[in-house]
Amino acid sequence: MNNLLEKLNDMQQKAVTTTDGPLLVLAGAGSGKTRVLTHRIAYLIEKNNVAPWNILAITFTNKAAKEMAERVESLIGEAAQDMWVRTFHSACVKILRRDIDRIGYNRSFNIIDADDQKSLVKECLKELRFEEKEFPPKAIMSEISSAKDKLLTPAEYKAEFYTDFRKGQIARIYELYQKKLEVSNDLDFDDLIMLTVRLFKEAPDVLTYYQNKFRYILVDEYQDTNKAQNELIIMLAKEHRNLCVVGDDDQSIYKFRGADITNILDFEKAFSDACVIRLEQNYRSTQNILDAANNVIKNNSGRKGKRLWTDQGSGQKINVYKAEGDYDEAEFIADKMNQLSRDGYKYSDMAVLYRANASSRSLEDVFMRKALPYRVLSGLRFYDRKEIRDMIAYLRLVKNPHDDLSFRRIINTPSRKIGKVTLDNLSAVATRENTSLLETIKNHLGEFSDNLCQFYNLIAELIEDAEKLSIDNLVESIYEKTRYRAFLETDEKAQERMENVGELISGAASYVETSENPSFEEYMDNLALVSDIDNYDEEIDAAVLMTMHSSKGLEFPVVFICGFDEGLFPSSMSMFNPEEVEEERRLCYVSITRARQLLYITCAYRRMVYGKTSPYNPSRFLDEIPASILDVTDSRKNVTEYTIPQAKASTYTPESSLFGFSSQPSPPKTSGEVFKTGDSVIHKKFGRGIIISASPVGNDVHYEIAFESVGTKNLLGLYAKLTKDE
DNA sequence: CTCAGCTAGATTTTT
DNA sequence: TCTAGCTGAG
Repeated sequence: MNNLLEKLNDMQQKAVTTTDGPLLVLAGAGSGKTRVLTHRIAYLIEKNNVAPWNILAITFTNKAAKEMAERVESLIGEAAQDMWVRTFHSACVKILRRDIDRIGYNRSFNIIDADDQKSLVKECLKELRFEEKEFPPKAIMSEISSAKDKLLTPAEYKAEFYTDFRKGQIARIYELYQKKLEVSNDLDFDDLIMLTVRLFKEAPDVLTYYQNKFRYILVDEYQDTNKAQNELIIMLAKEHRNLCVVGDDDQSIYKFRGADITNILDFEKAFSDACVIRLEQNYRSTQNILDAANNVIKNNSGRKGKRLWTDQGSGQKINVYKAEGDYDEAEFIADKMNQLSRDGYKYSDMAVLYRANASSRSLEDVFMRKALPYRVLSGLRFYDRKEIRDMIAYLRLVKNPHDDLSFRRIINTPSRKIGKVTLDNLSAVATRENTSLLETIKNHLGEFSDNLCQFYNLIAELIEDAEKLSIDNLVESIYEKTRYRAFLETDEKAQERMENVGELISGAASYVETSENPSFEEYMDNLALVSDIDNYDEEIDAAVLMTMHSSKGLEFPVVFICGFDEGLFPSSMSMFNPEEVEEERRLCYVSITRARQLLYITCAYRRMVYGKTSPYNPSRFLDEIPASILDVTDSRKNVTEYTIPQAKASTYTPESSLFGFSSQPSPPKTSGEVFKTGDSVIHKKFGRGIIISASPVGNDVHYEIAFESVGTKNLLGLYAKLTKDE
């Protein structure tokens, strides 16, 4: 039993064994937070004999939930399966699917995403005759969302802001938006939380049931909770008060999405008897890296206060490179990476972090040219891709024929020659008869154009399919019968899109395979709530490019933070507002603490932004790191023997002279084998396939491969890790 | 209804 | 500079 505690330091042990009563664990970056959470759960079950079904563990991401469940299971075995380890949203869906009828909703509600929200807002604006210029849908969406985060109903929102004319207008939009959601039985993400809170308030017996069920509650990333989520947790914990929240106020970087840092700062006000434990020993980074982070973050006010330390030595200094321009900056990073690769690092040990996605451009240009293996953790997620959203819209319409949002989305995709005029007529009739668009066609078969009737027949056929086919076959059937595949095939550039649909189908197949009791509804819930199929395959040896935000929770032996300039970071959008600068500073703290061994920070004297080149100055955050732990290289010093070319920054590579290694790409890494057309090969992820074509590209080979399961894909030999199929 | 051509706007995004 | 999204001509 004690071996559960063996590998934990004193503070971690205390966090694990303080099982009863409210507990706030302030867990600094890299301080073993996940270890504490999982061991605490194991301790509760094994040592305190708490039943697994009496435990609720809440995370923000599916990935974190999955990881936590797996790690607990490896500690205590299958008993772990009876716990609730869920994201806020999926826990709420589960609660609502059981009891939402108690507050007048239908239990078979649909979950809509940001894209649908936007269409819905646009519809509302149109109906209210508001101009999109004056009320940008995006801004309205975030206003509605933040109202819901604060648990404000349209009426309460109206009452709170009755003096503000504009907000009064927005209240009308919000009101209509909410009405439309109710009519079509849709919930948006914020509703999932807000309505659960409402359910608990209006149906006290439901609340009591869950209060008694969840005798022990754990919340991860507590600094990211919004007001509604906090309220939800506090309500649930009220009875037994065994609430353990884990977080780091210094890592709160999602204010723009509603995260309320005061939840964690005021936890001790909400629970005056709360025990507070700080985890400050860091197991990830060198002391120099931690000192950099500590010195930056100490400039923020209103912190809980923490100072990270390690017993693993000071390590190298922080390397700073002041580049001439953005391409020079990218080349410096690429050349350093190649050098480190020769020194024995893998490319996958290295990450480049930037403030905004747009910054990946110059990096990608240079990396591509130098044939440096890299991957971008893109801004666009799998389920946000148009083709995927279209397929999902068909699925949703099949599941719920009254889903007008989905209807509108795909009525003319692929083109069925049904345009605005037809649609306006149809929707006028639908409004008059107070029914959905598809239902309206059904009720007037023959009266509308052939195109509409054909569409109705198509959906009717698919609904029949849904009853007899497994989900993956249903998706395939939709793909074929809607002629979506044919539609993509006409477009040469749609190769990737077809691959994406292929992934959707194989994802559905694996859901059917792995789920104990596959159901259409559960599959659709997963689609709505699972942000991304885990396409971050760590096996591939490639450097990773991503935003600072998406780096949270990850770690790399080598980290490059680029664009360390005033106006980029802190961003020009926030640099004049002290509160927002503090959030940027937290982002800086998060970024620095991703690094284990080596940290490189780069800035540039001038950059091209929005097509214009202008001068830049190093970020204020650079000044906050003590000079004694910096190792600065300046492209404008030390290179006096060279004249600095004024115009062509992209051809300027001072580092080749500075660091004594060439800017040539590293020698080609052999992929082991070269294949020829007709060869049968095995790919780790895609399975067996036949080489259709092989053409040399630089020092690599480009293959077109027909896979048995996922269709034809284009792959590069260096990354594909193909093996011969004997 | 469709598509070419133009204009305005351009952080970060766990669900 | 890039691109999403709108507008108007065919």
